[in-house]
Order: sequence, then C-alpha cells, then structure tokens
Amino acid sequence: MPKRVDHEARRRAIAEALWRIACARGLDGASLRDVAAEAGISLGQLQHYFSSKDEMLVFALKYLSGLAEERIRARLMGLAAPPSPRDVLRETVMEMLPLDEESRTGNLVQIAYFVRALHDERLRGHAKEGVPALRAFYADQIRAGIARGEVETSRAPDAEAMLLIALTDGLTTYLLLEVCTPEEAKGLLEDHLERLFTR
Amino acid sequence: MPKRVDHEARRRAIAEALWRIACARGLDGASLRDVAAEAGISLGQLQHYFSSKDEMLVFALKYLSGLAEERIRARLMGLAAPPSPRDVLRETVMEMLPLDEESRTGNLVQIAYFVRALHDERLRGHAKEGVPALRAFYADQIRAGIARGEVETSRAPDAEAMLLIALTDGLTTYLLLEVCTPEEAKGLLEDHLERLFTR
DNA sequence: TGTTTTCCAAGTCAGTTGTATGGCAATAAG
DNA sequence: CTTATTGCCATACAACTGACTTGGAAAACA
Repeated sequence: MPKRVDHEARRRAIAEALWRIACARGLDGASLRDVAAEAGISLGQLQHYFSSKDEMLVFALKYLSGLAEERIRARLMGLAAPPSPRDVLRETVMEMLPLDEESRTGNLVQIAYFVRALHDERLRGHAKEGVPALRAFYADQIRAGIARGEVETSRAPDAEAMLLIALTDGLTTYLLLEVCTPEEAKGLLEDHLERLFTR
Repeated sequence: MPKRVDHEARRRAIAEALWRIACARGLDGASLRDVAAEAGISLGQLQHYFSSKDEMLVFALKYLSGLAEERIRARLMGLAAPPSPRDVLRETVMEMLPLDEESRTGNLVQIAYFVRALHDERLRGHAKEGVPALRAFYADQIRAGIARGEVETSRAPDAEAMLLIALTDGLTTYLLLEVCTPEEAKGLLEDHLERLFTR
C-alpha cells in the first residue's frame, strides 16, 4: 500500500471547503470542481474520498451538526457547577444564533440544507432529526424551572420549548438578512426568558 | 399585428408555473425549459415574455408577495367594522402561516427566494423590503392595544413586533418540515397573543 | 390586397454539470 | 526484487443549462 492517509481528516477538510462555497454561493452553486479547488485538491482526489456528490453533502451536514452540538456542549460546561435551567437555556439559545463569523457560516449552510431538504426526501430525515431532541432538552429545562419555582406552573413545558425553538430560528433568519441587529436579537431572547422565568 | 395577447396575464401564468416547479424541485431546479413545459408553452415563447431568467425570477417574486399581501388585506376586510388590534394581529399572523395548500406553496417559494437572496446582492433588496413595513404595522397595532388598555404599558411595541414576526417565521419553518402540526402552531401563536393582550 | 408588426417554434451554441475511465506513482507485503 | 494495493490525476463523456438566431405564421392596418 502507498502512504497511509487519514481518510476522515481529508473528508472533513473537503466538507469545510464545501461550507465555504455554500456560504458564499449556496449549496446548488457548489459544484464538485469548485469544492475541490477550494480544498486545494484535484477533482479526481475529491472523487477518491466521496464516490458521489450526495455522499459528500450528507457527510458535510452530519459533520456540521456534530460540530454545532459540540460547541453548545462546551459552552454549557463553562457554566457554574449546577447551572440554573435559565442559564442553560440562555447559553444554548445564544450559541445557536449567528453572532460570530463561525456561527454565521454554520447557520447559512444549515439553512441551505434545510431548503434542499424541503424537496429532497432523503435529506429531510437528516435535517429534522435533531429538532425533537432539542425540544425535549428545552422542555426538561423548563420542567426543572417549574420544579424550582422559577417558572409559573401554568406554562406548558413542551409548548414553551417549541416556542423558544421557533423564536430562535426566526431571529436567526432576520439576523442573516441583516434586518435586525445582534444586540436586538439578544435582547429579545433575554426578555423572552425573563418573562418565562418569573422568579 | 397578430392576435393581441394580454402580456401580463401570460407573464403571470408563467410565474405560476415557476412556483409549481420551485415548490416541487426548488428554485435552482427550475430551468427555463422546465418552466416552459410546466406552463404548456415552448422555450421560445417563454423567452418572448421574459428576456432573461433573472427577469422572470424577479417578476415571479413580486407577483407572489403582491398576492400574499392581497390575501391578508382581504382577510382583514372580513373582520368586524372596527376590528380590535388583537384580532388584526391574529388574522394577519394566521394568514401568513402555511396552513392551506396555496399558502404552503407560497411559503415554500418565498423561502427559496430568501435563500437565494442570502447570496444574491440584487435579490436581497427585494426579499427584505417588506419586513420593516410589516414590523411597523404590527407595532402600530400593539400601540393601539396599549392605548385601549389591552396591553401592558411595559411592553415595547417595536420589540414585540419583531418578536411576533420572528415567531411566525420560525413556526412556518417547522410547519413546512412537518416537525409541528398546524393545530400546534396555531395554538402557540394564540397563546402568545393571549399573553400579550392581558385585557 | 398588400404591408407591417406581433408572436412563437425550432435549432444552435458555448459553457457547466456529475460521473466514469485509464493510467501513473508510491509503498508495503511476499 | 517482485507484485499487489492504494492514492491520485488527467481526461473524456453525455446530459443539461441559459442565451441567441433564424425564419415563418398570423392578424391588424394601409
């Protein structure tokens, strides 16, 4: 055998090149040749690591959501030992917003995938698989808030969780469109949580 | 001259064919030939009415948002003579959600345009031009609610308007992905307005 | 009846797309 | 040393794209 190559590392590098292209020109504007050029490799080499474009797209999506999840996990680790549900929710939500360049790229790519998923049966599964888990996570935090007497018992955890997800998503949209400012978005979410946690 | 043709009607028919294609396969999957075939005309005929693909895309977008605006206006006309701000907000928001097939198509196409606008300087202008107006409209309704003593004075009209827009948008996303049901979305918005209008 | 303007069909063109192929270089195993 | 395997590349290919050109049919006006 020739020199041994770290296949996964190569695939990740290619996926990151795909993100950059998708971020600048959209997913449909990312041809295999473009991605290869962005990654600094030849088309043949790219095809050596991904036997089809679809395989590359799916890999890049799972890699992306994995990274996002990891970022959130790391941020939550930075909180005080037993973090309050409110802090957990705030930090999670803030991490999902496109407030820095890396997160902006991630969100742009995520949205590109979302739109493709609307017309692509296979991608749809991958695209929405994380939502129920996130919703359950939020609902658990709200339930904990109720148990601690920080949230009114009249609030339905599952409904409030969906509300929070939708709100984050909508604000993400308008942040990307530059219709609203980062400070504004943060303030709106902060106020929303403030009202949820009556303390 | 030959048979006189209603140019605008032809252009609208072509735009509607474009919507159907974009709804099923995405905007990038809509080639001129596909659109022509869907409209039941030849490629040459289509090019007679739109000198470039870009012109067709822009026309179809403005036609779409015009129709949506008209639908909302018509729905508001059906309310009692002096409608309460709360009713105005509820009916407007409900009309924007993808709850019937027509609205679902409209929202799918709208999102396809939105994503393209993220990477297309020219389209961006068209895509976000309606947001400030909608926001101002919502804010006015909330201000009216405050004046009538139906909304607490502690609520900031402009912030609440942005919140409502973002929430509607997020729920639209998850409705289209079939992560949440129409009943659930309606309930969430209803409850949100219920909390805003303390009466 | 001719003329002119509008409408539209078919074909062509250069460019791009995803995929497939043949072959070369490097290296570990025999 | 031989050989098989892996990494990689250049090229080719068929399909498709948007734009353009040509020419002719149809109908209103002279």
